[in-house]
Amino acid sequence: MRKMQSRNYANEQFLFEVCERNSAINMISGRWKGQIVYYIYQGNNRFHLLQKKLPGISETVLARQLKELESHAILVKMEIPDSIPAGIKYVLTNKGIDLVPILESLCDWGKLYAGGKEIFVCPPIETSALEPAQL
Amino acid sequence: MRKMQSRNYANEQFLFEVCERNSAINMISGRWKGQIVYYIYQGNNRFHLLQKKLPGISETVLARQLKELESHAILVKMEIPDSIPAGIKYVLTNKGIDLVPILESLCDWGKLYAGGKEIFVCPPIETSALEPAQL
DNA sequence: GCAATAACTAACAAAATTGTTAGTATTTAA
DNA sequence: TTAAATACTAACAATTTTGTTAGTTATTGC
Repeated sequence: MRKMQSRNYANEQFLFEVCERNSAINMISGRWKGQIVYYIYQGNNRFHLLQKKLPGISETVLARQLKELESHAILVKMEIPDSIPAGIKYVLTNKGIDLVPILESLCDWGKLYAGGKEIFVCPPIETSALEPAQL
Repeated sequence: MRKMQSRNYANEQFLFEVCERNSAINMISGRWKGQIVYYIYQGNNRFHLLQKKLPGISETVLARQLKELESHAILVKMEIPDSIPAGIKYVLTNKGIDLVPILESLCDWGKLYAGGKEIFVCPPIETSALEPAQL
């Protein structure tokens, strides 16, 4: 249970108020969340399919992550009508689908620098290199 | 200290191997990290400037977050030469600067849906709505 | 009727993250 | 010389997140 009287909670709320970026990061930063969103996007939209894709996850943990994603309206739980056995599927909302390209750009960014791209500090512009006429 | 023999650690490693997206999310998901990167980007590049911007953070916590960002090569710590008092500044690397537009798109995404944009599930295409000729 | 599958939940324990307290070293300004 | 500012660290405590154990309900296949 979240403790509302803690400094931890107050700091979180402060950041949420400073910028939506902080709540957005919060929504995607659970252990399995990015991967779950991506797998559902790919069509692995049932509980047992996600379990197959994520061998280390337990049922409890998967259910919890899904519930949190649902609480942020990134996905919804839907009953599959007339299915035998009557099942449940997880479907991304427009909000969830809009997240996918952002997750992809995070992926590209990670790959680029993990793949050996040189990391450096951008050197400051030498003012002496500028034409006097431009100043 | 990280416990290497835990299921928690094994699951994290598994996700890091599945996709760089998961390590990327991990790099930005500390409590203050996104905001710190953004403030440094804006020129608040000294320890005490960041403290001023983040009233709830303690020195210990700020130092820790900065060290973690440094360990992921998102920023570097630099001595300011010939400065009185001799100070230290934090500078984004090219990796850190490349992160900024991604953080901005997360921000936009958060704002859009926090701002009241309707959230829905994309309805499946009705096949009966298609012209027979198109099939 | 019995085991297997699908989709869960509650209560608890382990581990990780975040925050607190008390200290360090250096420089500057009064 | 004393206090204030800058930039930290180590050890510990509080809180949160993640994982475990042991259940539930409903249906299918044998």
